Amino acid sequence: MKYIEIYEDIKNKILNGEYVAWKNLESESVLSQKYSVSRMTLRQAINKLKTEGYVHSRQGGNMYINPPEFYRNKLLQSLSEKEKNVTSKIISFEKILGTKEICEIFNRTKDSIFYKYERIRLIDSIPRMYELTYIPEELFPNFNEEVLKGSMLGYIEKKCGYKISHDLGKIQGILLDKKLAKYLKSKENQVALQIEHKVYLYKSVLAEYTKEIDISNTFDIAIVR
Amino acid sequence: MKYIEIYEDIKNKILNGEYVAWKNLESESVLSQKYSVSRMTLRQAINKLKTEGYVHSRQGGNMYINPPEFYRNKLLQSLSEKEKNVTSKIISFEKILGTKEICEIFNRTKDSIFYKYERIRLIDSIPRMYELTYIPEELFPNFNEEVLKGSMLGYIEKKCGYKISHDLGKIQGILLDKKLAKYLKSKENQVALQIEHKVYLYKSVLAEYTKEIDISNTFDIAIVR
DNA sequence: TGACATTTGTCCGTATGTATA
DNA sequence: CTATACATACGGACAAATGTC
Repeated sequence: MKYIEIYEDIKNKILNGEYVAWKNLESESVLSQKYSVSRMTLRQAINKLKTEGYVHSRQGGNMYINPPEFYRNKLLQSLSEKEKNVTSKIISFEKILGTKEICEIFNRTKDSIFYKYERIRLIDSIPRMYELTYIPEELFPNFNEEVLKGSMLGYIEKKCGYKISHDLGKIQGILLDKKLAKYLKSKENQVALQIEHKVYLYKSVLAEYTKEIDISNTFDIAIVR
Repeated sequence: MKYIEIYEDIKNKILNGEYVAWKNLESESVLSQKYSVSRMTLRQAINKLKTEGYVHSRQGGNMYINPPEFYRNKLLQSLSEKEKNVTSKIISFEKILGTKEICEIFNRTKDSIFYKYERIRLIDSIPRMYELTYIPEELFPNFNEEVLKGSMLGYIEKKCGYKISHDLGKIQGILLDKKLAKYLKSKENQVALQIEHKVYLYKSVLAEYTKEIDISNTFDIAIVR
């Protein structure tokens, strides 16, 4: 897939500073010659860069490189992709019979089996978020505690070969209770963000339901027109 | 622009229930014949529908209609587009000399003039959010209090003819202070969401800076892969 | 202010690749 | 294995907006 390679190449040049924020990109015709592809193929790469917030353009004008705050922090991006030195501390891990509520969320029959786990995610060894996750056993028959050391999104896509279609998020402010405060080494009644994720595969099959409590109390998001 | 018309047509059919969620769409070749356009043009319409979360597809499979929770609630969408019966109560409206902080946010010289206003946004006459907004006078020379009855985003795009490029959002949980609690007819120390918006035009010119306090304490977001 | 070259946006037709069912 | 459907790629043409002279 040529356009993906071009997309990756330009993206990397933006990330490592070869292309500088606010400056303009070469024109489409120049770039298409440089990469030896048709203009339409190049435009596909540009399109992907645009929807992910790396560049922007306007009819008649040039294409411009966006600064980092325009493309950092996407919802459907694991913590380990956003931050370095991410480690996990597993609090619980069980195979359970789904409660009525969980079965309804996953749109599955009453006797469905789920994996349920809780973990603390640390950045530079400092607790950053608490995570409670449910996944259906049927989709992940070989799931085990070992996976929890890394990224769940990576496991779904790379190890299992599933393709993620959507992530539905719900963000709310909450006050830490005693249990959470202890886990996150913070104080009771501290304000934090709770982010619910519903990660869907093709045909809207729910693959993962996660509730995160983030003590950084900040969620950045960029929307591109 | 043919593809925009096709996009609008399909979008409307999804919104009014002619196309039912979870069901599949006609194939690209059928649709392109139906609308009498080339397949590439149709794909442009489909692409827009996809990035906005209305449909999803997979190579070799069919295209499927998404349920409402996949496409509702985008950041760069005014409250009046999300909800019906939105009214505004203006608390303050002034023309000010920008403080150091505001001038820095807008990347403007120290003696720049800004409009500053506060308003309460009500849904069905019930207070929903408090809003504090700054806009540079230079970009909006004809700005006046009348505009505040409606949507600021609509004013920027429709009345002024500017094109919005990005919205950078920062979401945080906060506790209502006495003043906010009074305005929002709520209680002090109630948890709410604070959403900062930075609305950019082409070439990354900051057009609007807004701080919203939303007592619904919920922000939904859908991300499409 | 106005004319012009440049650049991105839109559209078409065709061909081939590849995953799905 | 086969037919179907979406994905990728090419090349050409014109429209529309921008920036410049």
